[in-house]
Amino acid sequence: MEKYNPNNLEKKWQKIWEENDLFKAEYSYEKKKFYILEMFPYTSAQIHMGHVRNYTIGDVVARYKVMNGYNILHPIGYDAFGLPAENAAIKQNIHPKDWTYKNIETIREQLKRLGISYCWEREVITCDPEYYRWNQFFFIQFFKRNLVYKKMAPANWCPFCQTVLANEQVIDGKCWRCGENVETKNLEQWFVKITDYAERLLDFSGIRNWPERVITMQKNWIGKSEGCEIYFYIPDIEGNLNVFTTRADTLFGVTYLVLSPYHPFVEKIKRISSRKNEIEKFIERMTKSSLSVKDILKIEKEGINTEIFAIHPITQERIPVWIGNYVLMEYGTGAVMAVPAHDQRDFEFAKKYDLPIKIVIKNPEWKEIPEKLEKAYEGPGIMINSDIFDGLDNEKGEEEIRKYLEKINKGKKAIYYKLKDWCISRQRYWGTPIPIVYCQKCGVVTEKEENLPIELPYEVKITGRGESPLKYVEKFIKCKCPVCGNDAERETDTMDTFVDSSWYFLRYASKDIKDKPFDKNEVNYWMPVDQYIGGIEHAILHLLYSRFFIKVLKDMGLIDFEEPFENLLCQGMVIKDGVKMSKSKGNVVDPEDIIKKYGADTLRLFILFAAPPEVDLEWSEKGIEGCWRFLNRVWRLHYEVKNYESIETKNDENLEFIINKTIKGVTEDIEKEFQFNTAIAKMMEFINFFSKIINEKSVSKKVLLDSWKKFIKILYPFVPHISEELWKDLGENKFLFYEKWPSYEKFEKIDKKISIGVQINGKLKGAVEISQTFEVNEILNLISENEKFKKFIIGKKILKTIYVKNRVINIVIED
RNA sequence: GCGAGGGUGGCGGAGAUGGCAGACGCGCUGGACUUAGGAUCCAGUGGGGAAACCCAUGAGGGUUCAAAUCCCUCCCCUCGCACCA
Repeated sequence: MEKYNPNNLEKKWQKIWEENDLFKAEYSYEKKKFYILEMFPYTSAQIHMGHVRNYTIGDVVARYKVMNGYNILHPIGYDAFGLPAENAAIKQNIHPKDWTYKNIETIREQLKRLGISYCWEREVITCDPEYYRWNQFFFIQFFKRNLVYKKMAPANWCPFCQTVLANEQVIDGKCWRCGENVETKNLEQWFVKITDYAERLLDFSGIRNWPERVITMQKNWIGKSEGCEIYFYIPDIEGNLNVFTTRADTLFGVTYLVLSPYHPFVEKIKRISSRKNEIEKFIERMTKSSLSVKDILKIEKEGINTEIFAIHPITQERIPVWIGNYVLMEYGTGAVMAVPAHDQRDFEFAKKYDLPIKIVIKNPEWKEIPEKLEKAYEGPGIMINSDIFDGLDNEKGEEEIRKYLEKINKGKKAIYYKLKDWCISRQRYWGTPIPIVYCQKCGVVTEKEENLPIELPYEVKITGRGESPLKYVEKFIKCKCPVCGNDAERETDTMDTFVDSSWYFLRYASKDIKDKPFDKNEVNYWMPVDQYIGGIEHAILHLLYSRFFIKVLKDMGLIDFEEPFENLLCQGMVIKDGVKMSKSKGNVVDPEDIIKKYGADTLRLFILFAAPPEVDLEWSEKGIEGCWRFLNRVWRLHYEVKNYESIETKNDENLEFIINKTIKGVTEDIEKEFQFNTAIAKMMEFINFFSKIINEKSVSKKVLLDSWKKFIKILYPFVPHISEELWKDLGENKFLFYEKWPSYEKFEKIDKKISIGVQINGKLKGAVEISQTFEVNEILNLISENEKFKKFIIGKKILKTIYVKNRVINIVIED
């Protein structure tokens, strides 16, 4: 017997699989397709356990589906643009491109060493001009469709590094690199109108199976609220102040208005208010505070009375206008009507500044209207103190007041979303150049499609300081205007890398395509992705942007489907000592070390066995050893099978039953939410039984061998290398990849005797062996003759007997 | 505060439709084979008890012949969202 030596054996099979083009995907209308996709890795130095988990899960699904007759697309690529490449450039003095491609080499080798069944010839590398030219192409199409625009927008700015920072690079209001306080700086930036698609993005009906929490997170992110805009006339500035509210029914309870410190009216009010100086000071204090978002939540509500008045649209009362720090400029109109009686925030503010509180909705639980409220009443009720609307149910009142306002031209129905347009500008080098040209004569124009790609220049100085490094590359900037042909300048912003990942899965589906982003037929065949697998950290941005992209592409007529990912599985993190593996925690386990020691199959098996895919997985070296032992056991048993000589055949039927039961269990566990951990447990159970029976030599060689072959087949998707080795060692010459997943149809329980639980008054007292055909009274007879149970029943009246077939019998007796 | 998901041995985790709680693995205990074993094999392993038995699924109630599973009250943990008008 050879010793199980995974390292040689795994490399051998990986080579043979590759030479035989096993995993090459070909599109074919005869076969039902299955597109299995894992989120592609970012090209940092090497892969970590999180990747191993993600890709192993995908590989099991892919191999399992192939064996079940599907035509599989299982591709991989690299998310290759992004800031870390520039940081590496600064730190290690290496060009971002060289750094990235070097990493890709490493990662590719690591993925191959794991034995994942990828179709390598469809690899996508997003920093390849042949890929990102299509980002530019889409940008131009979006521009034509009026889906991109440029506007001033605040960006995080580090005054020391002289650079723009991404949100995640701002830590507690400070620059992650130098620790300087981060300021906001207004810059002209490019936006994509994702808000145009807010309604369609809220519709998840085209999605089959996504985790509920991901859908909820996206819904919250889009944050739709339906309400009413109301216009309050301000005589002093001869203009309307618009507020947004979802509670128009409380309009008669308005006792003041509040503006955000950033509201454009603040300037006007400052000019005419008698409290100009105080207001100025207040605004300065509120807008200068470089607090992080979390701190802002903790700070107390503060405000200042402008001493300016607005006119109530119905009562014509004079309503004081305040400026308050609790009103967000980014939401609604940046101004609210305050109804302290029915909104807790307004209530707190009113209490603090001693503003009037007017009750206009009667809580049904109130016997009479209270003199004073302890807190705002935000629930439903009957309207009071509301003139002609008195007595209405508040929900009805909301509608009535809105209609009335519309009639007198003082308001209108309005829908607001939290979702903001997608800022895709990055003042960075390592990204897709935005294909825009600035011409003195023609203005802002898009580059001609035939001039794409606009390639990133290799020669560039990356310092991490100042604006986009491209600003200093003259060769890049200088160009001809695509409209008039005169000298012009290029845009130097590059695109957010989420653009790259919004459609990469379409490119996979289009093999060897050169003259367009993808082939429509092939994409329509493979798409949508049948199973997408990745981390929960992409629950919102990547998945939302991809959904958006696909909808736009559909509207452009480029594709025929509405949703990119039908089924989504978010796998849990790999944790050690209770926390996520990370460099800073110093608890990282390198997959390469584990593979060297135990081989890829052991690593795969452990990662699948230790927990169900969607929950966090606690790393355990001992657990790895357990899996290593299991595979060694399989290995040894294999040689026992080969040398086996039967003594008797009494267990033939039994073994057939057990292998069929195992196949059924494993199949169902995979089909049902990918419960690989229990599937593996069932295979371990099989091995426990199998090794017992092989020691007894109580089955015929034929049945033994037959069961063993079936077992190797179901083992294959989990640990493909060892399975393939054993398979071939049995004299089989077809690859397991091309074998059919075994069926379990024709099996029934051979053993007619089973054991059922015996309960007296619901309490378990033991078990009896019965024949499956027994009727209740036969079982009852058996029990009343049994020494163990006799004493409970003798002399007692049996009130009732409940028999759950083949499981349990409960005898209810009088006490 | 709101929303979602959880709390089961020493540990990771199993437990369709309510029906023998703790599959499988780890760890631990004992034994076999061994010069030795951290290799392998066999047996045991929720707690209490000598035993008969009794007690156990976050806590407490309830429904039921029967509850980890269903209902109510509460506690704790994790993850989202968070002054969104």
